Amino acid sequence: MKNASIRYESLIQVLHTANILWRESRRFFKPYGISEAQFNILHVLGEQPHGMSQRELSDLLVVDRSNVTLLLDKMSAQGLIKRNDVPGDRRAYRVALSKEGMTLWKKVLPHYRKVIESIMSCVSEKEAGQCLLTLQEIEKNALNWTELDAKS
Amino acid sequence: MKNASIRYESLIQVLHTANILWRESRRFFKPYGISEAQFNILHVLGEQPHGMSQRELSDLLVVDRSNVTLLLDKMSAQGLIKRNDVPGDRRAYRVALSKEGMTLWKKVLPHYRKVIESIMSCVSEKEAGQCLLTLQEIEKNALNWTELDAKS
DNA sequence: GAAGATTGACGGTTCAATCTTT
DNA sequence: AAAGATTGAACCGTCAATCTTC
Repeated sequence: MKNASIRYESLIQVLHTANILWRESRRFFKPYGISEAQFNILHVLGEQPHGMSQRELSDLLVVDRSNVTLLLDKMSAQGLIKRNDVPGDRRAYRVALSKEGMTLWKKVLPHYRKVIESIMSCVSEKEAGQCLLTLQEIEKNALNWTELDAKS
Repeated sequence: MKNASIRYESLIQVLHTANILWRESRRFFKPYGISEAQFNILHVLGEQPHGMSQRELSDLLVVDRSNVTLLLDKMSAQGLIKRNDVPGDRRAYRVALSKEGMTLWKKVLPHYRKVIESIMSCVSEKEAGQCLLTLQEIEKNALNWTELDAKS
């Protein structure tokens, strides 16, 4: 890496660390029969007992709408979620956890939290907070990537 | 997010920010006819004129060997890389950039750096350095995820 | 048997195009 | 026309199994 600035390296490290976390999380969730992506949906819906539309889900998770469709197809086949009709709007669904989904969520979450705390145990609260802020800044700017690019 | 510790949130943010960066980088590289993953290979090989084995590539990029095979298949079809024979070992290849690959790398890299500097312009050098260290710590611990999990 | 590479199956993600309903 | 959702194609990534060569 010649001439790489600290900012450049730092951004690359974000991608690199996330890749590793992603791969490891796969292995973590596998015994539960779900993936990290599916857990994210479980998690969002778990705290939203009334359910939400797929559109809202994709906006919240910052993910393509079609992606949500596919994930929910699988989770529906597993009996983890239900697509309820919306009275008065036949276009949309109100997606919510099934009883099984709720049970699974409550079972996995504590375990997940514990492993994350283990991974993060080497990082002080202060460091973690600072890192969080920095990443949020980066995220905000990354959303303008295309824009920034057009200007340059 | 009830009861979420700052460490938990911080780790989730790593994944979230990386997702966004990944998606935006796709859009960035698209006009050049490559993906971020392919650029990573371009980048590693660009600084290694003598080339390297696929095994070395996958170790460096912390990626599955089969993944490297597929990426190189595509890049080879595009004429960006060459799989040269290794004298004395008919199992392995020595992968290197073609002239076209080298040209493309030299063309994309400055542009890529510039966009990254734009994205990171809101982050001070000190912040970036701290973030880098924290992420490296997390990465190191994440590699023991399975291990930590087994213990708990 | 071990190492380098490949294949096939599968999940996640995006994108463009489409369908239905509003 | 606009909004919610879906489909099909393409790519990245992993894993398990396999093939060839060492």
